[in-house]
Amino acid sequence: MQLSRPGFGCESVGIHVPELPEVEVTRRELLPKLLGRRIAEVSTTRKSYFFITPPARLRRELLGRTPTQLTRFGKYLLLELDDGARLLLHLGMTGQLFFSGDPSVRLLQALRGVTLAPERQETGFTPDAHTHLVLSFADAGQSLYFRDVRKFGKVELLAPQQSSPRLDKLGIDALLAKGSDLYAASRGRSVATKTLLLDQSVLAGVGNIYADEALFIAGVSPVRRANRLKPEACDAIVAATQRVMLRSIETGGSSISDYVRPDGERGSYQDERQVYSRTGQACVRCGSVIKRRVLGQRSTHYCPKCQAR
DNA sequence: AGACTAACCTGAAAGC
DNA sequence: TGCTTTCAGGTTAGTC
Repeated sequence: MQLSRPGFGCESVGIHVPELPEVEVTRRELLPKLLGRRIAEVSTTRKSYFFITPPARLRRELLGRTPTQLTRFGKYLLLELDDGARLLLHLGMTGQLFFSGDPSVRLLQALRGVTLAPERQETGFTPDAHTHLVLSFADAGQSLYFRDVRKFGKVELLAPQQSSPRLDKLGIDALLAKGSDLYAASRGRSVATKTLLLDQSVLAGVGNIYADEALFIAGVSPVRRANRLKPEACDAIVAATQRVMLRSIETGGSSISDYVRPDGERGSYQDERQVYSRTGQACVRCGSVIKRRVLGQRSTHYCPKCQAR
């Protein structure tokens, strides 16, 4: 999704709804910055829909902990701590995770019209009302910020050995799946193929944008009933899903969910996007008009000719 | 169990 | 110009 920000000194700003690739790139970027650094200060906004674990408990129990690992399951991130507890993070739709000192932090400041005191301009970030969790580390005074305007994101602290229903019900990670996994899951399912792809208990990590792109590449109609899919179609869908996701990770273009390009250059995804949000435009393959319809409360974009079945 | 829908939330964009 | 409505989307909870 690309939003125009006329007030900013460049043409456009790429803002991505975080799906698997964005979460994975975020993980890779944050990993080396977080490991082995003790949490010296924790601040939060007040109790809200955003916090599965009450913020007061987060402030109390995260203090003094040291991250030992950062892993990803589907669109979830799991920050493992030195006492065996785990912090589960989900970016929802508008979640942004960033570390002080990142270029995007300063650009975010610019977007919001915030001017920092000179001594804070290099590494500082002033949390606003949408910055719900800040972990400040002992050395170098740097911090991890979790900002989320719409609060569809989630934070949950799991005690050592505590399981998470949210994680437990995830299906196989979309990057690790095989066509046979999708085929098996599609049996007995009369829902549209697009709906099945978005089901996190089937393939974890697929969101609306990549689902549309993958089905276009695979040449499968989004409305085709899942239980009518043949094994070959499932192979093609999974291969296409992985292709678009790996490509996105590889370019790192839109990378971190709030990634903002200083020169106004568009994120790579926008350039490679073939159907998503291209309603009414010509199909890049056959020239037909790209259609849009709503499936499972999600806008779905497809080429009626290339995806006839 | 599977299918379907409303709700959560905010800000940009469109409509009037 | 300014107010109102619509829309976007990941996930959960609730109903049928």
